[in-house]
Amino acid sequence: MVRTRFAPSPTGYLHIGGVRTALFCWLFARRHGGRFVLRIDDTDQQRNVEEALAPILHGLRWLGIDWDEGPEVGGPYGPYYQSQRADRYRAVAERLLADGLAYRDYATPEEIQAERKAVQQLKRPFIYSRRWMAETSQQQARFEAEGRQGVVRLKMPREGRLVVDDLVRGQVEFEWAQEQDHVIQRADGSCLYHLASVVDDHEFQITHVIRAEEHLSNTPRQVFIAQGLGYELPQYAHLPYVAEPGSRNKLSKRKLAKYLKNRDFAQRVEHGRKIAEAIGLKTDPEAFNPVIVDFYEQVGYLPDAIVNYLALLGWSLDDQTEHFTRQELLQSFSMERVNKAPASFDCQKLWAFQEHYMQQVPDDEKIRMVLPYLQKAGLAASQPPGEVEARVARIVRAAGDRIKTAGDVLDYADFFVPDDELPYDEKALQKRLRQPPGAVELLRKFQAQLAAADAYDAETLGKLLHDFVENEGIGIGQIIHAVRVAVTGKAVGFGLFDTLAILGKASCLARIERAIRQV
RNA sequence: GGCCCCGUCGUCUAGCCAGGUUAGGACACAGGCCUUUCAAGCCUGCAGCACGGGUUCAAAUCCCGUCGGGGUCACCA
Repeated sequence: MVRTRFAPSPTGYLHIGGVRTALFCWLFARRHGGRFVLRIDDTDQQRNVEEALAPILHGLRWLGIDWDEGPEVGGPYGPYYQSQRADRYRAVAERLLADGLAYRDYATPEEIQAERKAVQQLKRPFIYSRRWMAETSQQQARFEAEGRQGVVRLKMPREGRLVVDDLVRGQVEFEWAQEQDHVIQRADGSCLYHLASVVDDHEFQITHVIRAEEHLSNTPRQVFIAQGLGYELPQYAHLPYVAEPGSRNKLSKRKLAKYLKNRDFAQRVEHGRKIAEAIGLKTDPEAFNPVIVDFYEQVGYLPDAIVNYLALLGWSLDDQTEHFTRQELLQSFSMERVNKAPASFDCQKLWAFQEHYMQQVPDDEKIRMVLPYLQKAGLAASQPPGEVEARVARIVRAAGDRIKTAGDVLDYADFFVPDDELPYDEKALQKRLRQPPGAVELLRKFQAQLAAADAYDAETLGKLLHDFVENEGIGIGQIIHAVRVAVTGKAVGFGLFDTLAILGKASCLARIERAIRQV
């Protein structure tokens, strides 16, 4: 039975690279009919764990990455919080001590630091002298009499090699002598990550440790612990990390300002920011940042688009297939086809997936997705009760694939503002109403036609305008743009006849009237 | 600096292990078609094997070296 785990530390946000790792773990487990476990690595957490964990759990659920065991769902190997497993780690540390694989060490951090510096000046790799190592109780007593506090360190081998068989990178070799005597337990008895991680992976019966590449160099010390304890080693798979747009550096939420210099990146952030502002969300980089998964939910992206994009960031099936349903992903994912090199995060490509998946969403589903944005923007209230939904439905149909994220419905806010509050785009007004000679007169005439129309559906209005064009002997462009600007305030939008029909006669007449006064 | 990893269009990638392809696809970009503006759609184009040596009839692919990039070196995870 394959068992994988994703082990986030409660940081308060879900990093895009983190989810990619989680996705691969999830995909791999499910692909092999196994189980996906969520473990919380909070060995060093002072802050409120629940609060810092909530966005992470929420983000995973939003993307449909569900866990078989872990927080909120429990499971046979719990607890799944490392902070609740401290006694197990301590017991294991005792065993390591008893077996001579670890030792108590009484060096102060300053003393270690001094050794390190001295060795560095000789340009030699640092290996701790073990000068404050205490292997007997007499030695311990002596150091403690000096008022020293002991930590527990791993007693790493000083010769030989380790070969790690990595599912992604193949055989990776390490020299044992290069490894440090890492601290596994503090003086206060609390244990550190490496110990905890190895113990839990074993106790949770994790068969495949799938994690980011930055853990590759941690592997020897973990193997040392596992072997010392007689554990069966898991298979390792070290995924390349997700890199910055246009570089090979690790993607970081703190470098947003730098990424904004990338045109594509800036474009997507700007798109999202407008939506977020319209619905009253914070848009500072801590809260609103494309490196954090929340961003996409807030703007109204589709989980499927993100999952598909992320799956292809470091993995591919072949030279052709781009679009995968969950089912297809689950059937075709394999570790053999994971790339070794880091992949740059490209939000424009993610956007392309978003467009694609949005086009697949049925209208009624889109309507459901879009409504909350109008409500949060305070636009839904301006309509009589019950009429909002109907109007939204018509807009969604008319806009078609122009609505690329749920938040894009706000591009049609002008359908929800009162006629006498409609804002006009100054440039559009200039170009379509003020500048062209006779534009206002034509508009006036057309307004009269509209007023006389007895049916007010798109088809009738289309015919009406075409007849008008013919009777006046003008080009269609001479009137159509002017009407659009007059009724929506903008130069762009979906089909004009749909626009007029949705607005309704009274609004159209009032808006044209008001537009003429603006000229 | 030590150790480890990585290197195919601007980006994601296929091809590499089992040498022979006009080096394929996608995003982006440019141009065109369609058109009622904007999207969408369709067509076309641009663009890549980090470099240098070998081995071979033949190298993106195998070997060696160089260069470049990155990760990691905590009483963080």
